[in-house]
Amino acid sequence: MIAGQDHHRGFRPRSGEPRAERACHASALGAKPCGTMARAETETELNHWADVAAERTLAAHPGLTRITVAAGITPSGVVHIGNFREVITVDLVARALADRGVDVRFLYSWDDFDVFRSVPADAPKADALRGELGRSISSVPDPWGEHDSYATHHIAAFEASIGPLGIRPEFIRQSRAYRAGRYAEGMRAALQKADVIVRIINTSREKNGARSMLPADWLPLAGFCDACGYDDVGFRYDGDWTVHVTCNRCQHEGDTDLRRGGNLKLPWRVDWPMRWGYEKVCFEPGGKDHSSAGGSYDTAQHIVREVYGWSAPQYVGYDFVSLKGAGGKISSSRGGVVTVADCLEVYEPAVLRWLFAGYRPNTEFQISFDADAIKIYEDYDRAVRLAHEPDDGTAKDAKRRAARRTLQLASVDHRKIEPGTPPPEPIGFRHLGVVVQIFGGDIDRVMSHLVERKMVAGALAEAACRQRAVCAWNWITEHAPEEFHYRLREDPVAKPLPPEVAPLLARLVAIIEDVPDGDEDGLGARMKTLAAEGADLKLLYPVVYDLLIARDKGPKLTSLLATIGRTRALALLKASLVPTVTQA
RNA sequence: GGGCCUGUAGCUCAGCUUGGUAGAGCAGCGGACUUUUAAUCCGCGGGUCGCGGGUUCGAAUCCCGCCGGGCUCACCA
Repeated sequence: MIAGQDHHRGFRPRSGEPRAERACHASALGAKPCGTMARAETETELNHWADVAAERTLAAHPGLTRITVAAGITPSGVVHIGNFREVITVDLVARALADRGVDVRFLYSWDDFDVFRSVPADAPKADALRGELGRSISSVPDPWGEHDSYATHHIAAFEASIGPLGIRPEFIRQSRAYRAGRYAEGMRAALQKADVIVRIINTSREKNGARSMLPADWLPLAGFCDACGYDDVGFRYDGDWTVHVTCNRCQHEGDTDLRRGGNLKLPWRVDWPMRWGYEKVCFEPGGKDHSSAGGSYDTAQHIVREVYGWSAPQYVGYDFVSLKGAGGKISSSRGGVVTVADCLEVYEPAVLRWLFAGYRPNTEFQISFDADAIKIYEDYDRAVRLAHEPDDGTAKDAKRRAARRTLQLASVDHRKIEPGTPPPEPIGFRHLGVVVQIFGGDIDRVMSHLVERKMVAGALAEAACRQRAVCAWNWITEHAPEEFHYRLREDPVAKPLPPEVAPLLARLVAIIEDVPDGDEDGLGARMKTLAAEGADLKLLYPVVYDLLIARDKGPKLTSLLATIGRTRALALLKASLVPTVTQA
């Protein structure tokens, strides 16, 4: 859930039991029969922060055969990459738990019974939306006209975007659960123990020097009018299953039987612990904005114990993800947010996962779409290479193991890299960015070009390369700084050539005609000969680049020529040669 | 005002739980190879670990204080 926090010292309910029980769990893995070996391996290989959280969760629930982990977000606006940290954090811990032989249930609660409180800057039909303020986001019409509600619009977009990342939680929509009466018992418990809840919250407020207290007759209820749908309602509770609701807006009155469900819910601070108890949640992370004393996690952990007889879940706190350049917290109400789908345009799913898996959750980091994209891909490729190296008993083994574990958690299919196996040889993002431009973004041609030259082999590698090529093209067209842009001239231009350059260009043309199409090495050898004969290629290069790509510099010439092919290259180069056609 | 997180090389971060002479990648510089935005490989430089105290034989690590940055404390989720 979006709240909760840990920050490792603050709220941890009971610390002090770890050792014995951790050992117990590690060796109770079952799958690994040989005692000490299994443990040693566990401790060195399952060493990611998600593993630590998993161990802690197991230690807190000894004997439980099924562990429930949960995430939750309010779709009150575009669900962005910052919200994604919640989900990926749970996903990673879920995997770490599954690796320990536990049956894991991954719940994802959409808090779509929330009140529509502000109109996002980027929403269409703002005027109409303003009139909906105060209703449930699950009741507000979709201003984009695509879904049955405002909430569903954002939910659908996000659910679709995490599919490619291999994240498949069990989604729950709070609006439906409440309306169906599923939480009736939990609501009644909260209402009957309203005094306990008031005490907990007020005690917390006192401790924090709050300026106001909940009144003694406060009811832990929120909801919407059955007639008009707005949240300006009052409640009267009969002590059992019935709540009398009065609307201050349309004057509608009526009784709601909690068992039948309806438009009533618990306020956030109570809703959260109620669901912990209802779903038996063992782990749920929280954003740093909910970490403080007196915050919702703080009171929720008391409420869940005293009202619902369950203990607060284990958690890790995560910091914000910000957009490089934009600075600060990503806010869905400000518009211009970055979504998971946006990120997947530029980053392969595994790379995106790797980014989140690599940072400790409690550190803030920036997601970037500028030249950093190249660095990130290069770092990723390097990590993959490192992970494939066999261990050799040196200190570097620790890094190899860490890389393997992080990459396994980052992979979409949870594939483990076996040390000593040959690493894949992906084409670098930077290079791909050049290639893809040479073909004007025609990915099919990029692929056949690469396959013909045996730079990519095998169906898997091809699929991976194609995906990366698409990302590279998206990056080039949408984000890359100007210096990365290359564009092959469509039509040849005839440029006046300095007298000393013309013969050189003629020689180059001759070489191209002579060497088999696409034979980069052959070209290279002939160029070398040319230089050895005393030709000053430094004079030639700028001219050639200009004729080809309208710049004075460019990718390594032999690669460029080999890539664009003889026909196109000759057409572009010969145009300037006409007056001085010498011998080839 | 209370609480939590955070401040380590130019940049991004690891190390802090279980004190023992400061780490990685990138960038920079040098070299090899290669005829040039490049790739790969080798090497180098670079940090008073925010500041000040304390504990200790020894502190980036533990404790206290201060400064800077972030978040939070609302019948909001």
